[in-house]
Amino acid sequence: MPKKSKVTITDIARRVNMTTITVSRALTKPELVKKETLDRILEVARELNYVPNAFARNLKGSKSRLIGIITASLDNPFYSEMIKAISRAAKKRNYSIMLFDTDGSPELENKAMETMLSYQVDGIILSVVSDYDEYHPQYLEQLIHANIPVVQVDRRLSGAPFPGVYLDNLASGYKGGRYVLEQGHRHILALAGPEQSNISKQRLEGLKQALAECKEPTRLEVLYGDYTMQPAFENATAYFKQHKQSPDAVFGLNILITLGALKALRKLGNKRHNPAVFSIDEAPYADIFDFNIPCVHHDTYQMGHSAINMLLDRIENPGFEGSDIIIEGDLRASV
Amino acid sequence: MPKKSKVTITDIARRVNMTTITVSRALTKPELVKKETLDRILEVARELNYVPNAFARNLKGSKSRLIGIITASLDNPFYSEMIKAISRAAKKRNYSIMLFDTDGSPELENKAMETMLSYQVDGIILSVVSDYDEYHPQYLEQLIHANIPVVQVDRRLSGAPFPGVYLDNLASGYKGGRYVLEQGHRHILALAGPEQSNISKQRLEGLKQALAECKEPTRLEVLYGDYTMQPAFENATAYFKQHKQSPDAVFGLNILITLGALKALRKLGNKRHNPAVFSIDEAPYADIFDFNIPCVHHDTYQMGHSAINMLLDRIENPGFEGSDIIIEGDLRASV
DNA sequence: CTGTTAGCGCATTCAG
DNA sequence: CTGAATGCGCTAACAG
Repeated sequence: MPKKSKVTITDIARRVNMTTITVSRALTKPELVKKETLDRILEVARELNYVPNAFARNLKGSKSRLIGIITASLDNPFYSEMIKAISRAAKKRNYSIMLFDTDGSPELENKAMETMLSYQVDGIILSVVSDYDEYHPQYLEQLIHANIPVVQVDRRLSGAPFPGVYLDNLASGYKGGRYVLEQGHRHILALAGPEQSNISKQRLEGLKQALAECKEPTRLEVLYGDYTMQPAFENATAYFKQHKQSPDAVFGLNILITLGALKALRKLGNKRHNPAVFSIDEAPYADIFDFNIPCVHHDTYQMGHSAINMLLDRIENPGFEGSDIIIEGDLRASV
Repeated sequence: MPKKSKVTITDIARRVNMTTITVSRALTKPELVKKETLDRILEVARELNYVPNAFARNLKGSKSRLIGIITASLDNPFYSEMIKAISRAAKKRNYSIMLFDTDGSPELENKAMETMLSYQVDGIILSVVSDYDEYHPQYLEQLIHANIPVVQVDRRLSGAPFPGVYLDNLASGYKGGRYVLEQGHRHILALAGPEQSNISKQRLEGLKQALAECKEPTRLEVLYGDYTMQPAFENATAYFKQHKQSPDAVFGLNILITLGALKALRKLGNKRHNPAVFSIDEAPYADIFDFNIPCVHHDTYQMGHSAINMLLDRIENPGFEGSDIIIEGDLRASV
């Protein structure tokens, strides 16, 4: 019959005729307690179903052994793999995770940050809702002031003094552009994220550089959206309905965008010549499906891994500041 | 220049020549404070970058507004969608999430549970590492004793008195079996999870029922693994290397198993007649890829949604016990 | 090896 | 509307 009242070390102490401090020690520094009493205490603790109170414990020291993660989309395979990597490494070093999915909302991001800070997380992995230059979240000052190790991933918060793990977006755009041109495509429809997003800007810039190097005339059209499927789907659908002439290639600036474009193409059916499709970021399980889209692959697991390790190093080694890590993508085109 | 020392309400109180309690009230029950002082307090709080200390706050009351999630695999799309749903609903009702990926390890599950309990989570979504009848995790007694609302998902912990949201595994196996038979397949290779897993048992049982109803002779072979890709891949590879004659159909008992089998088939190449493939659970973005595998689809987002709502209802409404919800799968076969 | 004292930051009494 | 006192559960620091 479960009792409502929580069991505390005081309860245990009473039962074994000792003071709380001895119980406390038995639980956290067993080597400082006589084996006999230790055993009794542990036994009674189990018997009473004692559970230590993390709040009381953490109220003193400032180590919560909590890592906060802020991500804009749990359902983007790009991020979920990263989170897997982070989670693995964190638990290996005995940290627990507070996870916040901001779902693209700056308000939620702000609230998430406040919650994390109030829970005294020991470190933060931050992937911001928006990488616009103009995005200056409220919480930034607090965060800096709190003096907590932060490591950014993928999306760079401009003006933030935290190191991060990022992709080489310019190079990825360029590699993709080169490939598409090599395939003989000249008229390219790029589906991008938000117009002000630096990631999109850089990827487009890379693509443009590749096009500029082409001796033949080329044509680039760009449709902006965000980094999710739905707008990409809508943009692509509208485009193909309006234009009689398809581009030679559709160039998706991230995987969800590409999937949205593919969905549009599928829905419109094979009434028309389908353009080639190229993606930045690889589709999940792409190696398994027969249908392989050529892409620039980014090792997301590795990104997560680098980020969490940098973070843990910063946490456990206050002198260490860390510095940006740039991950290169590699072209993957099925033969 | 970030100061190391945390700002507390005492600091604020000093600055405004008030006592801590007034500051406390200003922060939590603003209507009880004169507007004038309220404003000053809030201003100073911002100025000092005050962050409330969740530990101190929660030490008294027992509401942490924390929800714990235990899942065996963050990278299984089946679960990551569920977590997305949970996260959305939780934040909507102002709960934060502590996430634990046990990666299939009972020890990690145990540790995760202890951490969650010590953080006084208000409720727990539990998807256990193993649904064997014989699995009796250490923490169960503590968990029951702690008297915290728990809702299980997908994997049922036998003997646990918590309600849950589950799939109708028998029916899903049966539906799949029927479909495969209708396609004319008679020799079926089923790739299952662990032999003792009840989910696997039930899905197989459904499949067998379908086969039993078939008038013609049928043949069923079963290879056991776990619910991840790797063993499925290895089993399938070994099988196909050893057997000259392919089965008519490969029947994957969850999506990762199916993907593993597909990978094996791809690697072995088209040196041989490829069997048909059927899956329980749908591949991510299956609607988008050209290559559609017929499957029994389960609405995972909906599962997560049901689970978190049941949990939140239980938390906020102590009388309410909740009861099992069974979700039906539906057959999805491209035309 | 064990106990005493004290305090972490906040919010709940109860008084003014 | 504001304050004083008190305690939540636990663990340093210092005895003994």
